[in-house]
Amino acid sequence: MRENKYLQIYNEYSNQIHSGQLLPGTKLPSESELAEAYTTSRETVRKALNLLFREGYIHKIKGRGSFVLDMTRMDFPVTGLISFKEMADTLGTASRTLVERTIQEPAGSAIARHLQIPPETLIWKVVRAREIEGERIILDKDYFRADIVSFLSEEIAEGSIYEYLELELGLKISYAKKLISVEPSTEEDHRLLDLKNFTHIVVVRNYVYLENTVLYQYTESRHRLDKFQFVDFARRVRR
Amino acid sequence: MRENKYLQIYNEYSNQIHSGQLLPGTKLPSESELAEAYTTSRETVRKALNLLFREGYIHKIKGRGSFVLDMTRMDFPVTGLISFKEMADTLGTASRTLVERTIQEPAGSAIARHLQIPPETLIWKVVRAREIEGERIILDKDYFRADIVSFLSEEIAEGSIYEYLELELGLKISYAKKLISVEPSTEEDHRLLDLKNFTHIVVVRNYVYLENTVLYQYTESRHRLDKFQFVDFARRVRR
DNA sequence: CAGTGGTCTAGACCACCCT
DNA sequence: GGGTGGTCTAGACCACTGC
Repeated sequence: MRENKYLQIYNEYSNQIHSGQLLPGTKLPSESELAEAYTTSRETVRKALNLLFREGYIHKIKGRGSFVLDMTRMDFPVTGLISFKEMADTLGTASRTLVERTIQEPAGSAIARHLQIPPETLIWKVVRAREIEGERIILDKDYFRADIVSFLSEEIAEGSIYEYLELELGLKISYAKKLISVEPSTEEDHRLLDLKNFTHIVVVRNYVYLENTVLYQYTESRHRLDKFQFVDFARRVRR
Repeated sequence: MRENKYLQIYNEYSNQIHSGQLLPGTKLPSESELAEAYTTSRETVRKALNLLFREGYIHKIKGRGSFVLDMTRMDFPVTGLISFKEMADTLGTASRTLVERTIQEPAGSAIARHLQIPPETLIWKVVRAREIEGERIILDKDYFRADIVSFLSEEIAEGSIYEYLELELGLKISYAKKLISVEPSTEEDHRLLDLKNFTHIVVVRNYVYLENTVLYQYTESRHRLDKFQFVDFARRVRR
């Protein structure tokens, strides 16, 4: 058994729902039936179904059963910011990443406050502009603690820094907090983005924590007003 | 046993963490110890701990234990829009709700599209302006299917419509989807809000579904740019 | 190595829904 | 009353961390 049993059940159903093999409204087999079908226990089936529920694939009603929800109206991803890559992929449009800068320097007071470190601590700073359909509409400014991320390069910044950190460096990300607000655009925004004459810009601040609860990354993602969209999907928690 | 055992454990710990009795970094007793202490099974303890984990109270590391996280840096609520009432409460400032309109009328094409109903369907429309510190900064436009919410009044609209629906009408809300974007402000925005000379406005569209997956409510919450803030807290899901 | 959390089992009783 | 999901139990084995 390479994969956890409950993940196997989860994957089979999430794939079938995504691909449209299971239509919205379809009633899933009961938990007991699923347990028998997968030769497992009901609690393991419930683990899979609860995952499907939390991710917005299905819907459970006590006494009635579990039913497939309509994902097509959910706009991917079900929750969270539509990232640059996802946005480009979804739109199927030409997109480019322009690395403006990749340097190591002392944090300085502003970044030090965000990362909760002394201002003289060394950090990696990566500034990237995101271009979609010929327009630079997102400015990503990433800051990493250099004592945790020892090396970065322009090549890495052009690809997925995220994959580099997780796969190459083996950093285990535990959780992240996002703060979204709208602020006056700066001179830098106008210089690096095609801002038209928008006076404001959407700022998404992202604080990323490792498994040992260390805050090691702060990202400021600055989006042109007219191209910003955020989706939030919330299950009702009864307590 | 009035309350579920796992909720009891969850509540005791979430309260202690909130109140500061348990400081960040504190190691919780092991799952086996907790099971013994609460005279319950380990799986039940795990249910409580997983809730605490998902809500951002604690942090679990395989082989080491569970640890209290620093909630103070999380800004309440841990995830979601800072609602009008929470905002006012947190700021401890004077706030008012001004009900502009409470009427029943046919949906019309735009609202019909949002609610996925025929345009001639009757709906309740409630328009409210939210005033904080003497400034009207949020415009809430709620639309309810009249075949589900049979009656509304200005008195109800002045209080919490939400409580009326859940407690009085017994409507069971299952899930909701939010879409956040920034759009040009309308003439209505300027008429009903103190918009200064902002040309744009943050629009939060909220689609609310009942337990039977019926979309029964659509809310458009229009926030003045400079007063908008959204918090998103995400656990990393390993798969 | 002992201790920890992650997965899994094979039962049980309950609350709820529909007919 | 029969079927469903929600809770709970008392075990078991595993993978991972620390000493």
